[in-house]
Amino acid sequence: MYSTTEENYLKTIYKLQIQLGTFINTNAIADGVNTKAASVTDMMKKLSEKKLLSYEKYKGVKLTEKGKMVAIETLRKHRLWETFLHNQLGFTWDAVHDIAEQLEHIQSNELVEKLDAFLGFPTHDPHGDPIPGRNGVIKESDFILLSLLKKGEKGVISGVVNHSSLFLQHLEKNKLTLGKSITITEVSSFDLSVKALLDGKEKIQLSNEVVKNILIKKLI
Amino acid sequence: MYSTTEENYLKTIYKLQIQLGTFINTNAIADGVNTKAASVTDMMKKLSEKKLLSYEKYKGVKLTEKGKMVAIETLRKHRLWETFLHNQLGFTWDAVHDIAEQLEHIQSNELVEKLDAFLGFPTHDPHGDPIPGRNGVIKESDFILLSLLKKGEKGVISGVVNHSSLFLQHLEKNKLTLGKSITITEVSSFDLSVKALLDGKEKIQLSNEVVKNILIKKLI
DNA sequence: AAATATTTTTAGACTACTCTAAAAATAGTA
DNA sequence: TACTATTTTTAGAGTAGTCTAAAAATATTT
Repeated sequence: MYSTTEENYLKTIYKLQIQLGTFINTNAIADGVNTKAASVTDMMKKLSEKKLLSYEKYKGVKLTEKGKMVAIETLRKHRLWETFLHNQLGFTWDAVHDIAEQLEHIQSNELVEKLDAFLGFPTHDPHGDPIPGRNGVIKESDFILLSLLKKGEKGVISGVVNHSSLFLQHLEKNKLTLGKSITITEVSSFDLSVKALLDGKEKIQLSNEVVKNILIKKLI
Repeated sequence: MYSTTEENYLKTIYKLQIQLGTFINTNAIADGVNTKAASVTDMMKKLSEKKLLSYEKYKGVKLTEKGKMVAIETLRKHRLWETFLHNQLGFTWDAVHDIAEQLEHIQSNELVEKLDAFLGFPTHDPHGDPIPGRNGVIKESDFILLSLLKKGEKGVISGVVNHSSLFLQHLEKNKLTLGKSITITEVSSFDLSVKALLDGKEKIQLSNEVVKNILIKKLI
């Protein structure tokens, strides 16, 4: 239906829209799809022709409902594949993204649905990002930043803000994986680093850089 | 490393080489990759440049060792994915091919190896075709045509010769799937159709068109 | 508001792959 | 062997996507 390239543009614009809320400018898109501004302009004309987004010269773009659906469907496929790669094949947290980038463009509705069922209809991918449903609905999650927890409070690791390999590898090396519980025992007022209890037993220390990039589900 | 298109050309030429044994001519390739002869000529020059095959004008082509390895690796991926689609996701026999055509081009050695392990290092795909090993070695199978069985002889369905959807759907509808046993009870000398026992209990009748396209492992 | 900096668009060209139509080579036949 | 048919190759052009360099529009600074 749509080419790999088109899907990548739409997905990138969708993410930028969520992040920035407004009309998306050419350079941001060029950055996102790893190309030059001139190429973006060309593609914007093409996607606009196809009614996937509205484009006005020098004013940026905005996805149409149709474009948004394509973007979400691509995101759904990406996150289902990431889940498969991590949960079934045992890929590490940081390795799944690049392969899922390729797999998300495989065309077959039946495949997506069967994969979803095979995985047990997961609601979140290995990074804690919500997996859109078949209808395109994305469930809002009530995850908050670990850095918001106060001394004595407790939460379960449920996602990350920073998706870089470097950060994910760091987390994996320190056993800070999805599902682990964290109880804050002390917050330094100097550098905002925290001391905490991992899974109620192991004492750990986390820099602010780390805690402000981890999402947790707060336990009362 | 190599583009989807290049891999498809190499895979097609490899299959033709096995089938025909000799130098492969332009039209046969054009047929196999669904394009025109002129396009094939262009591509042969390109693949020849890259030392993936040897090409002499008007004389046809032959894969080099390098080209053969790429073809076999692609075939390996194709058949592993077919196995995944059938065994894990529950796709029917005839539906797996088209999706595997796409999946075989995903680039990641780690993915192939992990998938192989996940599937339990299968030796044959859902059509009974052998899956090349990591080293590129393809185990010869001792399957023979069902049509070669004589009255009273018995075998286990292990593969197909004809891979068309129509034939595969026909087999599936008649429960003639991999692993089922067949005992020949009668062979008509008129139309070469056979009467047989499916799994030792159900009486069935099969046309010659069917029996000459089924591969079985003969039981003594 | 003018000058400067930045962003975006246009123009023209390149790569990978494709095609049609015509020319060249090979194969088959009388 | 000469004629015809078939196959293959060349030539020229198209599509999707990309790029650089220059022009045009917008934003920022003074």
